[in-house]
Amino acid sequence: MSAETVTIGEAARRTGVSAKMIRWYEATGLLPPAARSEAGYRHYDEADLHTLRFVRRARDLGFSVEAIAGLLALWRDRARPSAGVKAIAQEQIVDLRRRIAEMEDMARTLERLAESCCGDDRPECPILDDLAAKDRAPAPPRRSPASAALATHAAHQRDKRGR
Amino acid sequence: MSAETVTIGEAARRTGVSAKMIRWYEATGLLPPAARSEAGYRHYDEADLHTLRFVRRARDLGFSVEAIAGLLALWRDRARPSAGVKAIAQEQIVDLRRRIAEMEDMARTLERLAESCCGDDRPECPILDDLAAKDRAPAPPRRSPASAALATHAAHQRDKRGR
DNA sequence: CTTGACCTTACCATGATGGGAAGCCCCATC
DNA sequence: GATGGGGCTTCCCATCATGGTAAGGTCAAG
Repeated sequence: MSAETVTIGEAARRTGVSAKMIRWYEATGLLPPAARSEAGYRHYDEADLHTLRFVRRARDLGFSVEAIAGLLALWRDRARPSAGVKAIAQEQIVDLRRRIAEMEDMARTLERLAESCCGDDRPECPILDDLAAKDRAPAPPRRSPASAALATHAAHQRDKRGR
Repeated sequence: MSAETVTIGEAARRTGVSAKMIRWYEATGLLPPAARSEAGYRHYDEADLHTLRFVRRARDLGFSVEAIAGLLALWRDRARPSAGVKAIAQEQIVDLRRRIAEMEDMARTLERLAESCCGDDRPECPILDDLAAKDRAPAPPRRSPASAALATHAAHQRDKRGR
């Protein structure tokens, strides 16, 4: 029975979640404390691996660890109404769409600027001219830091590594 | 002459860069040390404010501080070839486009899942079913952490605050 | 001369991840 | 049965750009 369990390194290999992150998820309470051998080694059974794959998949979809905690709770509660899950997913979609739109704005502005810059040996450069333009609104007022809106953050982190 | 200079708080108000960040940009070398009054207060003249607005605008376009350092150097070098600036901008565009595409993928997948979830009181939930699916590729190999690709990070940070 | 608004530096937190050190454990090979 | 190498443990540090807070100095208006 316990022959069916694996160490953290093997679990990492099988689920795509690094050993480092598995420990961190446990430390921060996303996952319950793993079973330990007498020597203190963590051991994972098939159900644990299943959970890890669930987490991994959710991360790939850009959910924050906080959101995943909610999804996990719902997953474990077999009687939950599917509406709760759908609501979390839709928040995530809205957040993704909002950030996509912002980045689209940036990209389009930059493309417009880059098009108008000949990009040769001469110093004239509309891109720098734009950046240096004086008639800029000074400080767009920031809205409240709202509790949501942190989802999908991790995806960006991973973006930076994985490219 | 020095009547034309302002303190850091006023500079922050006028440029939209927080006092905190102005100090940080100085500490990390993005900006040269500011002039100081006898009491140690930083003072900024119009040229400094212009530079700060330049930085602000570049941040708004998603450039990383590292990239902005490059842009600033080119901006100060009046004989620079515009090609250098264009290259930086295009790297940024590519990076933005890549990340937009990734988020689009996430959003589309989630939309598809959300559509198939009735979102009522019943427990059946295709979203959770997908997250829990077993036949997932375990570990997509991560590519090298390449030096570029960090641009636009700040924009996400600001995303989280400003909404 | 007091008060309050501003400035200074210094430290801590964020979120999800990786890197590394110091030390223990397990297994296989000699 | 010792030894070596690889895997495991915990703990600390770095990232990137930003905000918060605390302890203390400064300035200007009342």
